[in-house]
Amino acid sequence: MNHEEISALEGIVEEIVLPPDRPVFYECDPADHIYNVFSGTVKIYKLLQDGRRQVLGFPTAGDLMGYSTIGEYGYNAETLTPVRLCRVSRDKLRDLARRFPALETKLLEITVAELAESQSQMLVLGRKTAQERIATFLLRLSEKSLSIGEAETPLNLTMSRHDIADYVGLTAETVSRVLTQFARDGLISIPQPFQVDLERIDEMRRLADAENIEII
Amino acid sequence: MNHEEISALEGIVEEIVLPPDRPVFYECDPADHIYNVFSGTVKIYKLLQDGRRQVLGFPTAGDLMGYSTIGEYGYNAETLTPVRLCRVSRDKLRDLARRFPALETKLLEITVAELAESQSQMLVLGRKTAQERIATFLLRLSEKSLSIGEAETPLNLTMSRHDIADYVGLTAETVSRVLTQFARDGLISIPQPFQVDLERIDEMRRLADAENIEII
DNA sequence: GTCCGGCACTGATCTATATCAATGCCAATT
DNA sequence: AATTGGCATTGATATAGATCAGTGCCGGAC
Repeated sequence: MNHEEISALEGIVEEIVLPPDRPVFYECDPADHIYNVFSGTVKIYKLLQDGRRQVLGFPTAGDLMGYSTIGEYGYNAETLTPVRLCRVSRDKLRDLARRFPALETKLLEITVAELAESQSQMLVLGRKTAQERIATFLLRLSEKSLSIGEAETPLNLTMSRHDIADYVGLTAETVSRVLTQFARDGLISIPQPFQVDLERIDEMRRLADAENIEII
Repeated sequence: MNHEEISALEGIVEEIVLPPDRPVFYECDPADHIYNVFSGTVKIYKLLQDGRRQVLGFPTAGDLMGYSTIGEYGYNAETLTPVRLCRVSRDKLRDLARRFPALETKLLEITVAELAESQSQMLVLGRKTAQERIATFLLRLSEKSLSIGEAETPLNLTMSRHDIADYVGLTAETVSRVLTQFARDGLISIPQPFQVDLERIDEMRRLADAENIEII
């Protein structure tokens, strides 16, 4: 984005700071804003009537949330840590997109990347074992660290075992058991519940990525 | 889209007709085209090394496939029926988008809808029971029929039990058992393996959608 | 310093769905 | 007409992960 675009954006965005464990928006709210996370971690999730929960992701610095074209947000969003974020009203963003088409190009690129990530997660949820799910999850966190210029290990888990379980389609007990097993096998160490060191990252990759490029 | 845009598009798209059970592209191919399905059904899927398969969707008339910004397609695509589709090279589409920004607006809208659908499917794969998965699947097919102007029932299943299983995260045997059970319960009838009539669609909705709007 | 509540961990048991194993049906081939 | 192969169905059994039931730890409130 060029200078002109950025300052045009600056005129219409609203900055928001939230403490941990606060709702950002609910699934049923009218989806009239788009959110961008500056810092901290958010949890986005869907619910079934009886309380079963599916976490769709943990947006952090640089991620978008709440882009919806069907009137309501498709999920709930809630802070896990202190969070700084900004939001733009959809109407204003639409006007701006008309003046600066590059903005929409960028949005499209981000959305396509998000879609690809969801599709990888569908593979996790539909077909991977508990060990593979946790290994994939830890590696994804590690890649995210790298991508924002931090070290790939140690990992700082900002979410509870229950949240992890609801993200990878297991129970909190199973998540706990698999992590303990990984630690016993020397794949990771867990100095504190929220800190995980990846000790043998290549072995972890082998565990997670039975993923394939089709042999034709 | 206006007339000018359409004719500009017509100049650069390639139309393709394929018989059933043919690859359209592989996950590892360079992603230099974007595909749009005119008619027929395609299956898109990912594989693990040991052959486990996750079907990501069944694109039909009006759906896009193969939009990727990372060099390679993220999944394999294969025809289930005779299929008519068109493709545009990414480079040409990029040029065109520069001349007609509305094109990118439209692409973004479609991609956002696809993302929302993937997220619903994450809920299915992560948290729903076998019955709920099949009910959700049948209802989604029925909605798709409606959206392209066909009746909501009977459903013409263009994919095998195995494909359905790989889409909803079960085995073919379980899919078969659940369908049989639904038929016994009078929820559906199955005059032929590929034809399913929804007999009590509201009951089916009740089964599928334990889905929730958060009670605040 | 004590109490309290939430979270992580662990063990025992249960169960939904996978796996294994037939059987039957239909459509294509000869 | 007989043969074959793939798919759907059904039944019997196995099992990964859920559920149920504690226990212990830590951090915040008072």
